[in-house]
Amino acid sequence: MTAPAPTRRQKVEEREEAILAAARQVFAENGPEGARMADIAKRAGIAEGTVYIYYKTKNDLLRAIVAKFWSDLTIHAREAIRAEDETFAVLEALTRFHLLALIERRDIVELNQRIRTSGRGAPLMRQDIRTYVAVFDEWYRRGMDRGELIDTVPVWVARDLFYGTLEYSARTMMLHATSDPDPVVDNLLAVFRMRFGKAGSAIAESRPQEQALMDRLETAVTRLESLRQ
Amino acid sequence: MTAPAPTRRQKVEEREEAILAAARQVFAENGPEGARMADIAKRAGIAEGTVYIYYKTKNDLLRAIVAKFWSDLTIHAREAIRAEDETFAVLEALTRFHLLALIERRDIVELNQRIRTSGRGAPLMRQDIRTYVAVFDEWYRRGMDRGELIDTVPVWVARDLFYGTLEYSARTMMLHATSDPDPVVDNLLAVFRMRFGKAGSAIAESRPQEQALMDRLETAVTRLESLRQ
DNA sequence: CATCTTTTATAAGTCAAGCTCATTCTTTGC
DNA sequence: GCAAAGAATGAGCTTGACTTATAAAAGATG
Repeated sequence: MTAPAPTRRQKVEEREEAILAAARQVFAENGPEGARMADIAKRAGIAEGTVYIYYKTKNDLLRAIVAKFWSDLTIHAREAIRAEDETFAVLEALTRFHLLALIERRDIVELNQRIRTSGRGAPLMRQDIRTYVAVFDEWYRRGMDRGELIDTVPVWVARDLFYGTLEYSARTMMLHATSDPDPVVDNLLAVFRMRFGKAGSAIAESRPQEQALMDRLETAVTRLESLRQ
Repeated sequence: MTAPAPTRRQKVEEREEAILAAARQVFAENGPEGARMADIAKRAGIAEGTVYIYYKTKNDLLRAIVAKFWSDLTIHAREAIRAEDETFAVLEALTRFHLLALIERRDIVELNQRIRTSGRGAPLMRQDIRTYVAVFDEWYRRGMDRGELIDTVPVWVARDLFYGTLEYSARTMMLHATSDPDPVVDNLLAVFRMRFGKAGSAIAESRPQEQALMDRLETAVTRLESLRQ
């Protein structure tokens, strides 16, 4: 029953995690510019140079923190919506989850925006975030497959409305020191039901004449839109 | 007809403007971290120490650039909507203007997010931005006064949806290298008509698809009408 | 167990960039 | 003209990210 001798690989991974944890604290306390590498090393209980064996630069460390944040968030988001099935119940769960996360983890959300887009070829959207927002995209596609969401608008338009609105709303809520998410959630759900929900299609289908006119109009207006300028 | 001798105050103001202009360039070329104060001074044709007479820190300089950007933008936004009167025509003009500004001035928009929220008591929302978004708030209040927009939702909820959606959409457009703003504009207008408009609300709730098509039609027809001249 | 090799840790040292300050130049008021 | 106040300068100070020469530890070989 002796403690199992930690192998090399295990020790390295423990250290890596210790550095990350220390860095999270120091960054949270002092912000991205105020955080000093010497403090991070001290808090992790190692020499300053050792940090650079694990992370090439301060900015790499920042990226690692943020990447882990998003990947954890992806897992938790999927958990949060697992219990629901109905299209808009899923959306409500996702909305509440995301809004809460933005507010509770505000420090990391702030760090997220400070990652230096170092020079040329820097990706405008990082893989970690791409994976996270895929949760929304999957929801939307499933809704389309079920015939409950319209397929006449690109998914990204709905996605940007969703995440953009929530980010700004979270900031306003913190500004007003409000913790009640209901006004934001209710509004966003109403918007999605009205704008992207297909519920009214049954009515349209029951009136073939109007529907035919609508189809012709849609074709015409699409053509007009493409003539722009 | 000699050039009027510049007074002290004038010279100081000219220098201040010269520093700001040089800083804008250097920041745009190298990003907030890459920009060196020595380069800014050199480009403004002065010694490095002189910069610090005008702006206490590099971060102060950054703040000044961004503040001027927003205050100019406020003026231009008001100009952009001056020609319109109908509630949703005004909104469309504002939407197009804002989206275009985010894309064209992407460098300064990025700087905007890098302003160090130095320590305690840092304002979560700066006065310059507050003044800018007031343009939207005035539009919304006017719409309410006219009885064309609902008054059952706090204005900030609509405002965050507006600016949040546009910021995210602008980023996606740059990512996709798309310059066509119409999908974003049409969608946002449709959302506002359905969700915050008072006239269409009855229709909208029962027949979202038709309403959306009507919105697109209206947008297209309005554009056709304006092409007539 | 002894020796060699490879990996990991250390902390003193380098360097770049933001910022300061003693000094010099310029303008203004009398 | 001349003194006082204001503005400008650039050599240096400071700080903090990063490097590197050296040492310790872990694993391989026999």
